[in-house]
Parts: sequence; structure tokens; C-alpha cells
Amino acid sequence: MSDRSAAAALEPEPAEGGKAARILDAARRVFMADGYGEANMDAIAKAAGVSKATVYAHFSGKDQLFAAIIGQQCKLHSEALAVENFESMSPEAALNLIGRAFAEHVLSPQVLGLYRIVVAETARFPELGRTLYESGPLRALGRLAEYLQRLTDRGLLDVPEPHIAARQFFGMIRSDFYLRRLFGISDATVGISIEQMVDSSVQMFVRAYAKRD
Amino acid sequence: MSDRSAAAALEPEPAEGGKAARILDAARRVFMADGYGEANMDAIAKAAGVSKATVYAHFSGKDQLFAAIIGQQCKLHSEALAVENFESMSPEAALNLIGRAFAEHVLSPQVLGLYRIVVAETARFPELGRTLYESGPLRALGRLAEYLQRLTDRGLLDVPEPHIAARQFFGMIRSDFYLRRLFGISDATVGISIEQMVDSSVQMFVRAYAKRD
DNA sequence: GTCTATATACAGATAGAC
DNA sequence: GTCTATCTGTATATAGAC
Repeated sequence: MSDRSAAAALEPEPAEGGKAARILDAARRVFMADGYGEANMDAIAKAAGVSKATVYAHFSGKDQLFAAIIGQQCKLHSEALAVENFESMSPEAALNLIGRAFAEHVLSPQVLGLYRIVVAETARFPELGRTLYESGPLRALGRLAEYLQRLTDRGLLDVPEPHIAARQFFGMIRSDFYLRRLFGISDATVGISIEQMVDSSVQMFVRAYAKRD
Repeated sequence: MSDRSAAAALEPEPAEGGKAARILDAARRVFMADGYGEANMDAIAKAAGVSKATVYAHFSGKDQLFAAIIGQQCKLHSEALAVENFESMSPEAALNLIGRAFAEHVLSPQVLGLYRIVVAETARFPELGRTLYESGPLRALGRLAEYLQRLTDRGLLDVPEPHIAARQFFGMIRSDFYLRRLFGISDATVGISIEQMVDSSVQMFVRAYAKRD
């Protein structure tokens, strides 16, 4: 039965950093592999190379440990998708870069694992969903909306409602790749690549919001 | 501790139909409320108004019962989003109807609950994600792509790659409403309604894929 | 088929020695 | 702070009577 656990085979990681850091990292790996409900403190202690009592000496319980992990990951991922300077590029080229970076980030196994586990536990930890959403997608939306506003101000595009348009753009990029990957379905049966999807969506977006004369 | 269970207060439903059907329905409610890991057979038996042994007389175990529920729900929801006749309508009007029906369906609490629980358990039940995806989103995509192809054939739009365009359309409709709701975040802070999002996306879609002269 | 009562196992958390 | 050993609750699953 315990062999069904995806984290069952995790080796204790080599000693490095303090015990607290080791426990945090082990917990991250176990929670991501097994989910909150299936993860157990024995596995975390074993993966960290410490005893269970030591885990409890550093963290008051399973839920607090979980919340600590998610908060840590939110901070980590909010640093991603950093601002670049797109002002010297064509809108198409800039949106292509933005789209590809977005896709690469939100479809990565690390980020997907984080989302999957938080979605699963919204009932138990309602605040974590909000934290994750605000540290990730909401920031990306705000930045894209600002960029679209600047394009409009400069007369390069005509985007009357940048916040709606930003949602449309990222929505197209995610399309159903996101759902598929959340479900663990391979891209093989889609018929198109993510790069194709980004290219096509950028073209389509620019055509829809081209400046009219 | 057991009071934290969202299904703890579920009443036994009034006798109706056979025991097997009662158990299935009770299991559906408990699994949806608590998720697979937190749901327990005692709660299901209690909600069904039978003993735990009776549950096991009808279903071989928790996992098999869960799979039965999900399969049932997939069938149920695959009947939704039925085909209508859009041929006599303008593309805008038809896409508006399609978009609204899609949004209403995929953002409904029932469907979201189903998705949330399946996403959470992809590791344990990999085949359920595929079943759900194919019975829902994939069918909707296929039907929309067909419709877009017909519009192109009739010269009303110019959609060179209907399968990509269909993904773009539904992606825009979902946008981040989907993610927000999976996380249990209210729409209040979005600033726009789903209806606005659909209207805006239909306009934008039609402009991008308008026939060129 | 359906019940009550129970076997068995495992997980979260802690006691107490060092 | 860290360990070993253990307490305690609870969950899946079943035995055995009716």
C-alpha cells in the first residue's frame, strides 16, 4: 500500500544546510509527489534524513508545514516572468516573447505541480489559492495590460480594454494545453505544438487589435 | 476533527431507488464535498442511509466506487452542450450563444467540482483525467471546429485552421475565470463579468478571422 | 443483502532519554 | 535539538449473525 506512494522511493538528500531547510525541501518534494492527503510525516522525515520528532520540533504540524511550502513556492515563482524592455521591438515580436515565456512558465512541471496541489486543497486551505493566483497569473495580467496600454498610447495597436485583452491573450496561450497537463494527458494527441499555438495566437491577436484607419 | 469535513452534515437522503443507486448518489455528494482522500466510507454509508458493509456488498472498495462516480459524471456531462442549428444565424450571434453556453457549463459548480477532484487525483487515477477530458472539452472543441469550417466554406469567415481557432476561442472564454474558480476566488475582484468577456471575445474573434478582400 | 461489531493498519503527534 | 518508541484516533475492509 505504501508502495503506491509516488514519493516512496525518494532518497534522503545529502546533508546540506540546516535541518529546517532540509525538512522544508523534503516536504516540498513529498507534498508535490503525493499531494497533501497522501503525503505523510514519516515520508517527509525519511526524505529529510531526520526523525519525525525533529520535524515536529521545527514545524507545529502537517498543515503548517504545507502552508509554509506553498508560501515559499509562491514567492519563488512570483519572481519569474520578470519585466523586460519591449519598447524597441515590434508588437508581434514582443507578444511572441511574452507568450512563449508565459507558456514555458505555467506549463512547466514545477508550476503545474504547484497548481494541481493547491487546486486540490482549496477547501482545506482557501487562502492559498488566492495567494498563488495573486502572486502569479494576476501579476502577469497586470504587466501585459500595461504593455498593451503603452502600445495603444504609441499608436501601434488599438486595444480599448487592455485588461480584457490581456486575459484573452493568456487564455489563448493556455488554451487547453493547461487543462490537459493538469490531467496528465500528453501533448502527443493535440496535433499542434505550443510554439504553433503561440505564433498563431499572436498573429490572430494583432489582427484583431490592429489600428483601424 | 471530523467536523472539518464538508460532508459531515450531509443528511441521509430519503429512500428512493435501489440501494446501489442510493450509495452511488451519496458517494457522489461526499466525494465532491471532501475530495477522494478526505472522503471516508463511513460518511458515504451514513449519507446513503445504509451500513458500511452494505456499501462493500455493492462496490469492491473506495477506489472502485470513486471511479464509478467519475465515469457516471463524465457520461452525464458529455450530453451537455448539445448541438443546435446555427446555420441560420450570423456568426456573431452563434458564437455568442456557443460562448455563453460553454462558460455556463464549464464554470458551473458541479462541473468545476468534478474537474477539481479529478485534477487532484490524476496521480492515483491517471485514466480518469483522460476520460473526463475526452468526454467534455475535446468534444466541444471538435464541434466548434466543425462549425468554423462550415463558416469558412460558406464564405462568412476565413478560418484557415479551425482546430487552432476553436482552442483560441474557448481559451479566451475560460481566460482566468476558470483558474480563479478552481481556486475558489470570487469573481468580485475581476472587474468584468463573464458576459462581457464572452461579448468582447466574440467581437475580437470575428474581427481577427473576418474574410479579407 | 443487510446489519453490528471488529480486525488490521497506518498516520499525526508526543514522551522521555540523551 | 535530536533520537527511539509509543500513544491515540481513525480509516479501510471484513467476519459472522440474521
